[in-house]
Amino acid sequence: MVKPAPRRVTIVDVARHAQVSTTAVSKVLRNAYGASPAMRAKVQQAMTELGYRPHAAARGLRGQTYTIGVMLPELRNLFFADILDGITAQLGDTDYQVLLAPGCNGEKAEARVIDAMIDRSMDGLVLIAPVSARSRLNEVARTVPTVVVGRHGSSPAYDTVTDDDIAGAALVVDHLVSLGHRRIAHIEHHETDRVRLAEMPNAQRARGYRDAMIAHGLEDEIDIASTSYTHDGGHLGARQLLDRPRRPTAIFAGADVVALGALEAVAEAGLTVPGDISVASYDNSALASFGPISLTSVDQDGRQMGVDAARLLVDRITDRQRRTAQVTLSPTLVVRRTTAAVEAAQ
Amino acid sequence: MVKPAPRRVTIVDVARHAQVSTTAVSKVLRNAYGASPAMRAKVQQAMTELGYRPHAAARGLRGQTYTIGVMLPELRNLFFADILDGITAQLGDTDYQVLLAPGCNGEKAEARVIDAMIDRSMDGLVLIAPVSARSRLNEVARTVPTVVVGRHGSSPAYDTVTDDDIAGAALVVDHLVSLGHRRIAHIEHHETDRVRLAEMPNAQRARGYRDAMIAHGLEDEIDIASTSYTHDGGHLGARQLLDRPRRPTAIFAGADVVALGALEAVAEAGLTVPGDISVASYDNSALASFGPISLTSVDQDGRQMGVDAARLLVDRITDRQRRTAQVTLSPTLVVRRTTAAVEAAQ
DNA sequence: GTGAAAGCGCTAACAT
DNA sequence: ATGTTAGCGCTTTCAC
Repeated sequence: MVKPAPRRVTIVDVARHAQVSTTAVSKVLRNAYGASPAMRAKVQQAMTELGYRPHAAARGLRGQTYTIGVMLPELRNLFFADILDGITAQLGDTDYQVLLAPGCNGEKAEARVIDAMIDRSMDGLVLIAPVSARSRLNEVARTVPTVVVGRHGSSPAYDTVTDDDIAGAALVVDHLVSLGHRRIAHIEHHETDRVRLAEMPNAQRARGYRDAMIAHGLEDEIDIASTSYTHDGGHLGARQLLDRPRRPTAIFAGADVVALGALEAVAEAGLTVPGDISVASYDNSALASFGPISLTSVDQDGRQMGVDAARLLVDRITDRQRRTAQVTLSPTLVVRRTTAAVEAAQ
Repeated sequence: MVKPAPRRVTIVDVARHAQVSTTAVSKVLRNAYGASPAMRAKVQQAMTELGYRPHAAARGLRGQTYTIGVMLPELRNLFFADILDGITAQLGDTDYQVLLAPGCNGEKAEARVIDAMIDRSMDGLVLIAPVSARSRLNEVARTVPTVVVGRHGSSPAYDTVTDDDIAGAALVVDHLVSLGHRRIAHIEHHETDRVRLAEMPNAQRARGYRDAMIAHGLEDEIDIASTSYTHDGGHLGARQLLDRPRRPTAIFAGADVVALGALEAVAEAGLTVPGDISVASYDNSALASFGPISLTSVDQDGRQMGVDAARLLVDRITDRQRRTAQVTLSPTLVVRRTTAAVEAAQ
C-alpha cells in the first residue's frame, strides 16, 4: 500500500560523509575524550546534514540506552501523575527519555513489568509504591540502578523517596482534635503481609493515626474500618463506621478516593458534611481541591518526590558504588470545607 | 556498596547447556520452523534451568523487540486510561509489552517522544490524539506500524480508531431539545489550524453541535464560547455565556473537565444546576459519574477503542501491506442530574 | 588525537 | 532438521 521508509541513517553514513572513522563519530556522540574541536565540528555538521539520530537500542548493547523506566501501580491515581511530572521535569535537561510501564497491580504483574524493563536494558528504574518482596527489590537494584518511591524502610541496594506518612496522619488527627473532635475514625487499606505492614504507606498512615490518637489520650476512641484504598472501599468503610452504636464525628480516610466513597455513603445516610460529620483524607489530589468537593487533605508534594527520585537515580547511574540515600519529605495539611468544629455536629 | 548481579544468561549459555547450536535456541524462542519436538523440549528445559530471559533490545537489532509504544498527550485525562486498559487487555495474551511515553503536549514534545520510540525500535506505535501534522504522521507510519486514535480523517499509511464526535454532539443537543431547551450554548476548544479543524475531536464536536442546532431549526440560537478544554477554559467560557444579554438555558461543554469549570462559574453566579441552567458534557469520565457531580455526559467506550487499536496494530505488524482501516465507534449519552426540563428554569 | 577491529545478544541467510 | 556464519548499530579496547 505504502512504500517503506528509506533505510535509517547510521553512524557509518555519518562517518563516510564526514570523511572520518566511525570511532570518531561515536566519540562526538558521547562527548568522549579524544576528538579535536575541528573533528567535532565536522562530525556534527554531517549529523545535522544527514538528519542522523542515534539508535538507542543499539547503543544499549554496549553502553547506555538513555532510557529511564518508571513503574506505576495505577494510572488513575492522579498523585502518581505529579510524581511523574517531577521526574520528567528533572530529566528534561538530560539526554534521558522516560518510558512508563502501565498498570501493574499485584506482585506477579509487577514482576513481569520489571523484567520487561530490564530486558529492554533501561539505564535506571523508578519503582513507585512497588508491592514486591524486599529481596526481589534488592535483586532488581543489583541488576540496574533503582530508586523506590513511596515505600518506607532502607536498603543497601536502592535509594528511597518517601513521604512521612506517620507525620501526615498526625496532622489530620491534630487538626480534628483542635476542632473538638474525639470520636475520630479511620478507614485503612487492609494489609496482612508483615513486611508491607512496616513499609507500605497505607500501613504507616494507620500507625500514624493510632499513635496520634494515643498522644492525645484518645486511645479508647481508636476505631478503624479495614477495607481498601478505593472508592468502594471508602463507601463500605464509611457505612460500617456510621452503623456503630457511637457514631464517629470525624472520619480520616487514607486516600482521597476513599474519602469520595465515604462522602457518598454519608450522603446516602442522610447526613451532611461537615455539619454532621467531618471527613479528611490523604493525597490532596485534583479531586480534593475541586470546588464542590473541597476536601481537607494531606498534601504530599508528589512533584518534589519525583524530582528527588530522578536526581538520586541519575546520581546512582553515575556512581553505582555510592551509599544509598533515603529522602523523606514532610507533608502539609490543606484545610478545606469538609472539616469543621465538632459543636456543629452536636 | 553492593556486589553487582552476575552476568546475564544469554542464548550462548542456553545452547551450551542444552548441547545444541544458538540457532536452535533462537528457533525455539521464536517458535520458528525447523526444530524437532525433542530439541524443543531440550532447549526449553535448559532455558528454565538457567532462568534465561531473551534480551529484547538485542533481538530488536535484527528482528522484533516485542514492544508497543503508546503516546498519550496527558496522563491526567482519565479517558486515556480507559483506552490504555483496552490496549493492554487485548495485548495481554501476546508477547508484546506496552510502554508509555508520558505527557507530550505540543507538537514539538510530541515529535521528540515519537522519535524516542522509533529510536528504541518499537514494533508498533499507538498515537492517542496526536497534534502533529498529517504529513509527519504519514512519515512515522512509513517507518513503523502505527495506529492513530481519536483523530478523524483517513490515511494510506496508518489505521485509525475514532469516536463519532459529530453524532455525540448531536446526542447532547437532541437530549436538551427534547427537554424543551432552545438557547443551548457550547464551550469549545479554540482551534485555528485548518487540518486540525477537520481532524481533531474538539472541532468535530463543535461542528456536530452546529449541525444539530441547524437540524432542529435553532440556527439563530447557536452560541459558542471559544476557550480551551481545561477546567479554567470551562470557567471562563461559562462566565462569558452567563454574561450574555439572553443567557442560555443549557450549556454543552466539550469535555467533562470543561463542565466542572463551568459548574463552578455557574455556582459563583448564584445559579443552580439544573434548576437555572442545564449542563452536559463529553467523555463520561470518572468525574462525571461521581455522585455529587453526576454529570450528563457522552460516553465514548475508551476501552473498546483501545481494544480495536491494539488489534489493528498487531494486524499491521503481521502484514504491513494490508490496506488501512478506519474504525468509528458510536457514542451514547448518559443522562444524569445536571440536565432537566427547561420549564424548571423559567 | 585518530582509526582498525572485536564484540554486545540475537536473527537470518545459507550451507549441510 | 541442524549448524555455520555474517551481520544489526553502536561502543570499546588497543594499536598507531
